[in-house]
Amino acid sequence: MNHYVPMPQSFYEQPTLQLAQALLGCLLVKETEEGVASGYIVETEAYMGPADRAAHSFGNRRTKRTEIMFGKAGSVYTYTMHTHILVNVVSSDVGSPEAILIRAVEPFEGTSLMENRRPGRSRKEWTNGPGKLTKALGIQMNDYGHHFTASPLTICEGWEQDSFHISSGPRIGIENTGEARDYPWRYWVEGNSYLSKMRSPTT
DNA sequence: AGTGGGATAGCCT
DNA sequence: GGCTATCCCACTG
Repeated sequence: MNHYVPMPQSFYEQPTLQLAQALLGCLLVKETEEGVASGYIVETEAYMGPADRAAHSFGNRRTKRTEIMFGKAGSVYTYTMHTHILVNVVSSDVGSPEAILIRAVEPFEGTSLMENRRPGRSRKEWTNGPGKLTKALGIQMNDYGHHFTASPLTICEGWEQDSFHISSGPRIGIENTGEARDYPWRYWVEGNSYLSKMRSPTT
């Protein structure tokens, strides 16, 4: 029985851009009363804190919502966007509000649960976007403020880091944020078929 | 490309 | 209490 091994605290204490890449291939695991669902992280986006116009914490904006971004690396930052919930990994030192958005995962365990939570969708459509994967895995707003080293929401060892290639490019959904829009702070597992939709090649 | 959806939080009265 | 923005999604055509 090969069981889930949560990444240690030290894993989360590497620099944000490095952590955003290190998270690729890790398993995102959510336990609920219905059972366990998990998927391999295949796409992430870094948000670089006070200097990043696209980040919620731009200009050190500190509110009830962003408060956790100022907390310990490895904390869970959930956020609602209309009907959708997005999940982020807090990074950097306490007081330095940086975070990484998990944009897509590849289903692993609990696929029948995911299917029930994403009725009528093809397998690919279960988790190939930040709002979709939270629904498929059962991630809720009450996961806010927990830590990824402890149940019910954990990040665990997954694929070997040398078993895939990492690509990077501009982030998504932040068209109106000035020069920050072009920073290549989105990372993904090259060629994976569960990535979120790629937009605007615009060469 | 445009747009409706309908969940928060923040910021103003 | 009302307005507005938000690190999206799915549906139109």
